[in-house]
Amino acid sequence: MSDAVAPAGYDPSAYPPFAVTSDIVVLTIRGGELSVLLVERGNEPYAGCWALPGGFVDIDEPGEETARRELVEETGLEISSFHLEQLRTYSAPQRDPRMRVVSTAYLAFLPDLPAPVAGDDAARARFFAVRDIEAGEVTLAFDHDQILADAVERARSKIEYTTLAAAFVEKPFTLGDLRRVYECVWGTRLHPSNFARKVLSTPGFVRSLDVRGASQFEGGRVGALYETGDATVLHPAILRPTADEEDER
Amino acid sequence: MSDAVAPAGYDPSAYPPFAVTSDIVVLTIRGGELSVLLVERGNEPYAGCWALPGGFVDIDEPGEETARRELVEETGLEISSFHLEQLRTYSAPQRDPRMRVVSTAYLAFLPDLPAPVAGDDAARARFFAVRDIEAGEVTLAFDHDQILADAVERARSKIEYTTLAAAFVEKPFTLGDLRRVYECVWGTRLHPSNFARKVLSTPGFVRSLDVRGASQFEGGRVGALYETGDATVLHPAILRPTADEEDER
DNA sequence: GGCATGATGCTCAATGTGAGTATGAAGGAG
DNA sequence: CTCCTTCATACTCACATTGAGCATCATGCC
Repeated sequence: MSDAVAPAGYDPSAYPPFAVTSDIVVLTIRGGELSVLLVERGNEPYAGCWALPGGFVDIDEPGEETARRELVEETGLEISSFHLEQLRTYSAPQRDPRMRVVSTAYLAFLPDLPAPVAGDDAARARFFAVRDIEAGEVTLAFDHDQILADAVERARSKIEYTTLAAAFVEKPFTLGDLRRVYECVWGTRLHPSNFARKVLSTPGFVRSLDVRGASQFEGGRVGALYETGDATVLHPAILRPTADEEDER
Repeated sequence: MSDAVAPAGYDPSAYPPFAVTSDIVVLTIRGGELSVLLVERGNEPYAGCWALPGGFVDIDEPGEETARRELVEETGLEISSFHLEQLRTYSAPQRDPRMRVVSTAYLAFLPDLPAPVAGDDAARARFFAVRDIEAGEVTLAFDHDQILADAVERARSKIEYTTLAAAFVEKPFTLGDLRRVYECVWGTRLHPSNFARKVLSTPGFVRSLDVRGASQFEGGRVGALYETGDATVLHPAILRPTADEEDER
């Protein structure tokens, strides 16, 4: 941004050849597991490997728009609107063996999509459980393991102090559905009663629909239905249980 | 990052001409005011305007290193080590009238520097009170007003749940010094006793030097001296007073 | 009709926080 | 030298929030 020693006047071809890309980390809850959308690479390098969806930023296109566009192009997903935020930018000189690629990663939260994810550009696209990737069962192309780790940490942290957990569930949801989001993202169990008390005492977190209906989940008594409220931040936050013991379902 | 429709094979000059830069937001506390380091631009556009230090990323240089290098080059500051973190990336197509510039902003926290800031590349460099810039008394070049606003919000938020406030004070400091950091960054007053109770009850926030000594501030009884501890996160956080009334000193 | 599962309500104790009050220690003004 | 201002620091109390346990109710399944 400074005017100090520009590499070379205004001749574009004389600038260092940077490629600028956007990658997108799409997180959702599928089958009780925090999951991420990956595409299979068709070309070298890392051909056949799984990677985050992404692509080159057009010269007159905002990076965020690139992320939205690539998500549709590579996966066929057509979602009207969803939460998308910038995660961070990865620019280590050797992160792509071909050339210097500066990539800005974006993070999206989606409710579970019944729509089958169909590849378009990319060979294949599907959701993977984050747990399996963290366990090393799948290794991602480039530095995408790191990007995913940063994204998951951002998600785990962000649902603490914002109402973004609601972005993982579809409109009519029960408090149990919402609680399961926290449990899946954090990998812990929460006390149902205390959770409900907390959510309901936070103005604007959820709005009651004054109806009872089937949960998005299985068995048990059906709970009251809610929709997302106006609030965006939680004050005070819902803190993750301190990592003493974290047992799973 | 995807291999989908690369603009053009591997011929660098055929890629869209992106410029990649790093900008750095250096925050410190000077004279009881949260302050930011700015440099005066010598060239068009925005010649004569104040802007954040920054410059072009070398083709084989990590963006964070660019930030450190430019800070030294443009201001003559020679600091051994300081906290530096990535803020976010700004890539709106028209943010620089000359060409498409993608800029990653970094955020640095420094203690008050007695060293006079001497320009090198840039015409001049000096600290400005953030309060004055927020009040509109100074308008920055490009989208640097937005970058600064994001940086200040990040700082205000980050000292809530990390021990980073200690990065604003030099090694032997009193609890009053540390409290003043919070007060300057948040623009509020804190209850001295409650603040001390909180800091001392957080394991690893500060370590007592078992000495009493002059505060880095003026008058009053001298307090006990402390140094930074090992902890990096605060659990639970120190929450900003809810913005009911915020009166200043 | 039993039973498992989950929703909801209620209570209690522990913890953390905001606020007020009191006292000690240092420097400056008169 | 003494009053006065400015902090540092200690103590107390009320109150809000939270974690945990228990009790009850509603559903679907055998």
